[in-house]
Formats: sequence, C-alpha cells, structure tokens
Amino acid sequence: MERYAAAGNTVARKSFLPGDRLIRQGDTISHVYIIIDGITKCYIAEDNGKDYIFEFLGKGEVTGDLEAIRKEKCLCNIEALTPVTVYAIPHSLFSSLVLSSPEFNSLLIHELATRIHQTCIRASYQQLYPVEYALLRLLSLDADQQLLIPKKDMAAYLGISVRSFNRTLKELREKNILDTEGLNIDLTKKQLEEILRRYEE
Amino acid sequence: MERYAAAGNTVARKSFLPGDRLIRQGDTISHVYIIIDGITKCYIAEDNGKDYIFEFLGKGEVTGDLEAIRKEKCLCNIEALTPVTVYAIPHSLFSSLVLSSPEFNSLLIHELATRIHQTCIRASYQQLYPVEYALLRLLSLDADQQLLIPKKDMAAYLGISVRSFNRTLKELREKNILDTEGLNIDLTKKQLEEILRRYEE
DNA sequence: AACAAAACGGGACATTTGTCCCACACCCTA
DNA sequence: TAGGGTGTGGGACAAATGTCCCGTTTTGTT
Repeated sequence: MERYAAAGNTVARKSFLPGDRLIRQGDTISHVYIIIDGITKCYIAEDNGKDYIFEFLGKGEVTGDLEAIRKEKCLCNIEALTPVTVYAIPHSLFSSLVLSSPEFNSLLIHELATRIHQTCIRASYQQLYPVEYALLRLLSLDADQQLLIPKKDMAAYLGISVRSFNRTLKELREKNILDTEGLNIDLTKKQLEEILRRYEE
Repeated sequence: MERYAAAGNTVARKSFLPGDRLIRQGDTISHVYIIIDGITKCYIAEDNGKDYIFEFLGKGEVTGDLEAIRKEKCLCNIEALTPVTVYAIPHSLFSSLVLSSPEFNSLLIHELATRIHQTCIRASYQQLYPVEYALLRLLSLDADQQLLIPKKDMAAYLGISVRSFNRTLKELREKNILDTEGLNIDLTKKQLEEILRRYEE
C-alpha cells in the first residue's frame, strides 16, 4: 500500500488503550480504520442512557467505512476493550481505492453484504428466541475473547440488563450446560447443537 | 436499460398476487428484483415457527442483491402484501453492471451502506426502548401503507406477539395518542416528537 | 498495605410480554 | 344462506425481564 503514500495520502498506524474511543458517535471523521490487533466494541448509545453493542471487532476487521461512503456523522462508538492498534486510512485514499481498484471495490461490496446478512440474522434470533438461546450462541463464538469482554458488555450485546445476564448464566449452570466457574460451555459441539435445536420446539 | 438486452440478458417484468412469494428463504435464485409497484414484506422464518420482518419494501426498492453478491441461498422470504410488479434482472446482467458501470456500482454501495445504517438503528431502539416507542415510530412512518399491512405483520415487524401489539395500541388510545378507531396518530408532528423525546427520561 | 472504584452476584419486587383461550366480525365459497 | 377460514380484541394467568438495592470480590493507584 506504500505506493499510495506518494499521493499525499499516507496510511498511519495508531494505538489506543482500553477505554479509549477510536470513533465517537456523532463526530465527523476523516479516516477508515483497519484493526491490526486488539478487540473493540462497536455500539450505539441511546438518549435514554442505554447502549446497544452491534459487534466486537477484532484483527483484520474494518470500521468507519459506512461514514466514508455516506459522508455522514458517525453512527456508533468504537471503543477499545484491549490495547488496540490500527491502520488509519484517509477518506480520500479510501475513495480513490474504491474507484480505481476493482479488487478493493469488490472486497468492500462483499464486506457490506456480509454485514447486512449477519445483522439480519442476529436481529431475528435475538427477537424471536429466549435470551438463553442468544447467550449460548454468543458464548460458543470464541472462548478466548470472552475472558476479555466484561459482562456488562456481553449483556449490552444481548440487549439485556446485567441482572438478566447473571440470572441466565445461573440457570444454565443449574442445567449443567455451563461450567460452574467461568463462562465455558461444558458440552461437545454436538451436544450444544442438540441443545440449540431444542429451542425450535 | 434496453441496450443490455442485446447481450442476451433481458430484463423481464413479473407480477405477483397478494400472498405470493417473490423469493423463498433457502432457495437459490438467479435474479435481482426492483419493485415497480406494490408492497412486499421481507422476513426470516425461524425454525421455531416465528417470523421476523425486517422491512416492508415498496416502489423503487431492490431485493435479491445480497444473494447476487454473496452467491448464497436466500436469506429471507419476500412476499407480496398487495399486487406487485417487478423488474427481474438476471444475475449475469447485475454483475456486469456492477463491474462496468461506475454509476451503478456507486448506487449499489450506497444502497448497501444505507441498509446497514438503518438496520443498526432499528435493532438498537427495538432492543433498548419499550415497545410503545417502536410502535409509534412504525405508525408515524407512512399512514397510507398501514391500511394495507395486517396487524400480525406489524407485530412481526416489531418482534412481538399480536396480543402485545393490541395491548399497546389500547394503552396509546387511552393516553389519547392514537385515534379511537384505526391506527392514526392523533397528534401534530411536534406533539409526536415531544412524546418520543419523553422516553429518553 | 490501604483505599477507592469498578465488576460481580443475587434477593425482592414491579413491570412487561407471552401463552392460552374465547368471542365476534368479516369475507369467501359451496 | 350456511359454514370454514382468517383477522381482530381482549381477559386471565404464567413466564421473562427490569429496577433497586446491598454485600462481596477484584483491580488499580497511591
């Protein structure tokens, strides 16, 4: 990517500490970010004081692209949960890549389509299945990251209160689905699939 | 668009009656649709028998594009609520337009970005505000279309049962926010905004 | 080590939402 | 005109979730 630097559009590397915000909801930004390392949470803060977390972004994932495309204020906050390093790509460079590079263009379109796909699937099952189901799906995603994500954030991801989150954990432990301590699923993959299937009545 | 027909990729016009499905979840399709007229509902049917409606698509809106991009099975069902006519664009034509026409390419990217934006905003407020709030936002969207959308579909859009939907309507009527008969909001725009603001405490 | 701040866990109660059920109105079609 | 299907409206109760609150544990800082 260095060759683009000659145009005056340099790709910078930036670092953030846990709690820092890469992007603030409502701000106008001038860069698209690609995460080199670390975990961030992407969330909307509603006026009633509650947060809704869309996704946890990690290595290789992109953010700020919607704003570059729509030239609007930031839709959501991006906050570092762990130390994070990113590439910061100026909008001007991003735009010229979209126009001049068919590969980049195609990558972008696929990335957007995939995000719609995933957002739709999640919105659907979070509305139509009990919390327990959504929680199990979250916990089965990535055991490593869970240690790094505070419970209040997991609850915000599920759209529920921390109290409900704890309550559900307790119930799952009583059913011997979860580890007594920690958040590990105490089942094989097949057993888990069987349990998830059961919610379909 | 006629000039593209010469390539053997013809844009056909199709019609559907209420209840017909333009697209079936899980099917493999070969066309992208643009709605010329009519109203459709776009929904996922979960294995537990419940439906989640993402959006009601009307005149000028596009569907089937995700599947054309991702080359996967259909994410959701598209069903006609009123008589519907569409243009059916073969995937081959769609792809070549994306590659060869910068205008078309840009339109597509913006359309995808806007859909993500809207999906995120809706998922957030549906999770974080009471049903009453989401219901008011739905009703304030388009008074004309509401007459054509059955209540079970409005409930599915809000992710709640018909019982809850009716209950909430009743409460809004008792608060003199809704029309005694029908689903009309009995307020000026400013009054409505004031009411919505109140949910922010 | 000492303290403050934040995260965690859960009891008690209120509120919201779903489920089950029945009744009525409307629209078809035989 | 009778009967079935579907949409509508709501009562009664059960289940899920939120709010408020308090005590404990962990973490980070001086």
